[in-house]
Amino acid sequence: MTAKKDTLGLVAGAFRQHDHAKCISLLMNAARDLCTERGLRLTPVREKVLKLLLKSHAPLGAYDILSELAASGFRAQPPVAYRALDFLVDNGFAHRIEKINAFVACSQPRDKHSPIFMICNDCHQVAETSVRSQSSSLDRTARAIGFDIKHTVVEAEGLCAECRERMPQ
Amino acid sequence: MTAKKDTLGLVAGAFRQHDHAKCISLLMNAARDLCTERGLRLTPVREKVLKLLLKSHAPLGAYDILSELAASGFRAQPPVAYRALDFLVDNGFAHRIEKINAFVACSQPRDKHSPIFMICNDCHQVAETSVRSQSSSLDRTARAIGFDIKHTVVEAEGLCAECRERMPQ
DNA sequence: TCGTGTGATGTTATACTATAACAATATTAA
DNA sequence: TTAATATTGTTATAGTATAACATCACACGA
Repeated sequence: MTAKKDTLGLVAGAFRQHDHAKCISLLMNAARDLCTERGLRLTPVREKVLKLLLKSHAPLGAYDILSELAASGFRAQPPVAYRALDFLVDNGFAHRIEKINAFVACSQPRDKHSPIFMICNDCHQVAETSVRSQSSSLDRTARAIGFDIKHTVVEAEGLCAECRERMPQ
Repeated sequence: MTAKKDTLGLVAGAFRQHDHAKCISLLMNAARDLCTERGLRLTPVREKVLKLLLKSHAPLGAYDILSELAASGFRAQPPVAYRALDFLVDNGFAHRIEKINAFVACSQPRDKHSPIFMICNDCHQVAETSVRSQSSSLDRTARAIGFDIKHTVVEAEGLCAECRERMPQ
């Protein structure tokens, strides 16, 4: 049984190849540990949703998740998906990508960070990177006008290296 | 007739006081000039929507705009608002704020720039600033992984200086 | 162990956001 | 004038998200 190689980096991979099966189980375990440590309950539906996000090569919409839940015998009214997603996002196991109304598993659930997403318009995959302290323009601007930042959204749309190379000219 | 002073900076003001009436007419004229220069048509409904955005102290949702259009005798089916907004956004007269599904007039329609928004969760106003070249983490990250950026979304939620000062403790 | 309070889930209904598709009209350029 | 193109009119529907309230499960102190 050879380790499955993805052409497609996603959650942790920033469009790079990696062993996705391993990456899934690592992050799944990390989530379980973190929940224990913090007294959070990784209930069946929450665990299932996290698993779906981890398995996916691209961000999933709430209704994508909803239909996968239904297919696995979970209740499938919208609040079921949204509640699980809220839990995962609130506790740092997943992120919402505003530009495309979709969700991805977080690649570094243990660390507080401000995620940055690169969204490929061709293969629809998303790479997550992050900065720990907002070094960026955002932070400088905020200081300049006395704005107190609670949460940041930093996303870029474009073409990943692979897709760019595949392009006609 | 004294010039009306806003407590509330918006479009160009980044939460600062400014002469909003003057700021509206300046930006309205800039838009007209730019359209002439570039062979774009600032049709009545497009002009009206831009005026609504400029007048507002906070971002407007598409359906806010739609009802204001209706109140002014324009047709009021959703595509009417969305088309006008698409025109304004595509041509740099307005921006979409992803985090709140809303639109603001651009404060620098003449310059190509990557806007940065600070969204106050208390007064719901938004300040726009910008960087001309993405100095930021985004740009560095993109280079590092060979990602070709077409468009960026950089937004921060939090409290503006005024609202913070007004807070209980 | 028995409440009891809190958090989680079940369910219905509805609100909000956005676009497809095609018809009709206006404008521009040949 | 005509043809091509851009804009507007209109209907219908798709897609995203939450309010509200009922029920259930679990944790913890009495």
